[in-house]
Amino acid sequence: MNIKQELPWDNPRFRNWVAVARACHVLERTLATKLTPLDLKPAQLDVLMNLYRHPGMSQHDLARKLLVGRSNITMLLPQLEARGLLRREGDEKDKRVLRLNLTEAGEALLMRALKVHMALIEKAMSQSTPEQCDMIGEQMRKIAEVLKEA
Amino acid sequence: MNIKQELPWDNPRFRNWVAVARACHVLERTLATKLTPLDLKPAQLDVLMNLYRHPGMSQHDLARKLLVGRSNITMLLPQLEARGLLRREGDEKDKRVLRLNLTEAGEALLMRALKVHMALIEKAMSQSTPEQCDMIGEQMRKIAEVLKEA
DNA sequence: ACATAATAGTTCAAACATGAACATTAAACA
DNA sequence: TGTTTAATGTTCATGTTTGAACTATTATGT
Repeated sequence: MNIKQELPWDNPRFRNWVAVARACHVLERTLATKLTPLDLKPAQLDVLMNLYRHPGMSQHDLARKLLVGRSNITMLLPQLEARGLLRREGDEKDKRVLRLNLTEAGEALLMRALKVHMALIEKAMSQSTPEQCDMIGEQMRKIAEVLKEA
Repeated sequence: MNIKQELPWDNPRFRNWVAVARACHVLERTLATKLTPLDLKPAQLDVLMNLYRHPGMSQHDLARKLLVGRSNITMLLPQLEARGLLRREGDEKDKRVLRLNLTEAGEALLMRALKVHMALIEKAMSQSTPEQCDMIGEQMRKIAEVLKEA
């Protein structure tokens, strides 16, 4: 039994996943620098995107969408609220929850940030055919699903 | 011109990349919890892996491999060195650089951590055929390459 | 040789994420 | 109803990551 045969670097799945992680890391860092002119961090952009698509969502739902803890949201929102990008309004039926909505300024900034984000993703994914691209997305959704129960 | 047509959520490339990012995020978080019994963080595992594959590398090279800043490495290494997992020895030719090497304990811990990491990746990637898996890796390497010049 | 550039690593303060403990409110159920 | 359990959001202490300024050493160019 040669121990080297069991080392993961010879395993295609391992090598290929490492490539996925690296690509993610690089794109995230690149996005961060490209967003600095807008004074936005990737995490903040994620917030704006989710509020645009799901107006009135609660902080708890937002945290689950973003795969972060609730306290993270609590720390994140006041900055954006102070900049007038979103509103937090108490739900009348359930006085525990705060309903989140983008302001007009928030939507406007989101649109500008999306142009940056989209351009970056285009540059990255345009190297794949549409079929390859869809297949990648499909596999990744499967992965996120199967790991949720781990 | 309907503005909605230009929104990225209808764009396959955008949707599919979001899936990639989510899968990465989920796997990273899962790995973190699975590594707690070994008292290792994913970032620390990355260090051990790179030192195993590139014995004697400098801190600067390690930082570039991991796509992080040099100061991050400086903060990261003393913990691992104090645990006896690696050694830092000054290069004789160039007195600026520190050469990094795993100890036996470091290699041993790495092997245990790799089992955990590998099992997780197997679980994730076993949903794809070998051809799909290789294609994903290939595309991701292209992405990392093209974004390096961005 | 000497002055200037670049490089390796460190330090430090600030930003960020995390998880546990907590207060408030709602739901379950006895 | 009254008590217990669960859910939402906040606070706080901790650990991580970052980037800029700094020291020490080597390379470059005149």
